[in-house]
Amino acid sequence: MTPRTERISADERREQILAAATTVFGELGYSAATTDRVARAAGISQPYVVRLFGTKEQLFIETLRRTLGRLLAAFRAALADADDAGDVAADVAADADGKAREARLGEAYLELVEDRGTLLTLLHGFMMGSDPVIGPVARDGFLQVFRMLRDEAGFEPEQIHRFLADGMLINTLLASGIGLAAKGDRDAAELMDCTFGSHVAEVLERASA
Amino acid sequence: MTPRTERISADERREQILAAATTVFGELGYSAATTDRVARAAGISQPYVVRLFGTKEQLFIETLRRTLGRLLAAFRAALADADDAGDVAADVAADADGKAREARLGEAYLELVEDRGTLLTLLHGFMMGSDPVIGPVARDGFLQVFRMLRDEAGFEPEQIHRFLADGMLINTLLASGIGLAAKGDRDAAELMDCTFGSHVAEVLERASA
DNA sequence: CGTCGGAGTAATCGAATGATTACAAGAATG
DNA sequence: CATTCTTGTAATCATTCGATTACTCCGACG
Repeated sequence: MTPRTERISADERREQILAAATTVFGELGYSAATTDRVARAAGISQPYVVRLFGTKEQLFIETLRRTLGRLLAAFRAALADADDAGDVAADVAADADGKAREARLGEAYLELVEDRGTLLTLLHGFMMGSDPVIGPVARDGFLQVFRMLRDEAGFEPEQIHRFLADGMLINTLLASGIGLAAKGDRDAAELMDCTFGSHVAEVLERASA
Repeated sequence: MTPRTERISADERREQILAAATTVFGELGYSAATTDRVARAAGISQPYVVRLFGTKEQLFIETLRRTLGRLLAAFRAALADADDAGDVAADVAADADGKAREARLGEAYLELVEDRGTLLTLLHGFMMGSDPVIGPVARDGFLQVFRMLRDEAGFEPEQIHRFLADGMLINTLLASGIGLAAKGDRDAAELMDCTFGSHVAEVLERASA
């Protein structure tokens, strides 16, 4: 008889649980999410989730850390990509270089937050700034992104400002569902249009996926 | 003997409860907030809160509606203010007019979200786009703001885009506590600086209030 | 004066949830 | 083969929370 749940290493199980937790925390938020929901999404029992992570709070922190780590990794990969694709000749204008990197990073971000769980886990983290233990984790993650844009992407201050602001607007439009409402609501469509300009089709396509 | 709680009309009591609920929902989020916390913040008993609003969900919806209404009202007041202060002569450049309105609206927004409860109640609403009953309320509120910027403030599409994006970035920086961390953290201060430029002092002053 | 409606509470209930405990079963180890 | 460590579960507990019920108290009104 095949066992009800396959026996795998604790490390692999932790990763499965973190992936499931990203979805559940994203859908429901930190406090509405239950360890039981996470457990069933991961295909195991609730007490095992608690035993592997200690507390629900600890599980959320590790989920948030993992998500922030994936964000950073995706950005770094996008930067490497942009540099590969770009002309390696030294006479490429620094400005054009910055634009190319910005475009790649934007693409990478859209790809990531296309997963609603990832998007909302990040946002829930940012909104828990008052929490004495989750707050610092979220702030540190945001600041890591900032440092990456400044030091690794070489963005100018105003470029950082615009990039982050656009990102936060994308978050809100996707999280609230205005992106999806764009088909069917004339004003929502116009809002998406003036926010994303020519990229609106691409964004909508991703959003509905 | 003075009664433990003063007897006042149900309408006044509802308003008191909604004000208290804004704080509690903001601090804790929708599902971590309890009707008992709201009741004690309003100085009454928990069952009375439930009786006046029916369910916790209904209480949140009315709280969100009230907050969105106050946001709209504050924006409209700021617009009226900008038009009063501006030169009434017809030869004032439309561009300068737009800038003045933008500045006033920005100020009004900062004044509003200076109250952490107001800020976070709005954000929690926007993040519940998937909720079948709360989602539509939040989206409608956002779209009302959009229409106001377009029809009443007369903003150009790109101006709307920038205004909203900056607003969402402000939200995130304030909610996550990066604004407050700016004193003491060099990178956080630099991030605030390149986000708000010359207005950074004003924002920080408000944020710490 | 009596009674009737509205303001408000105390007591309590049922369901949900995070956590603990005790136990089972498979794999490695000697 | 016996032992021991690891993976995993069933049962259960204590708490919390939203909601309900049954009541009290006050003021207005005829």
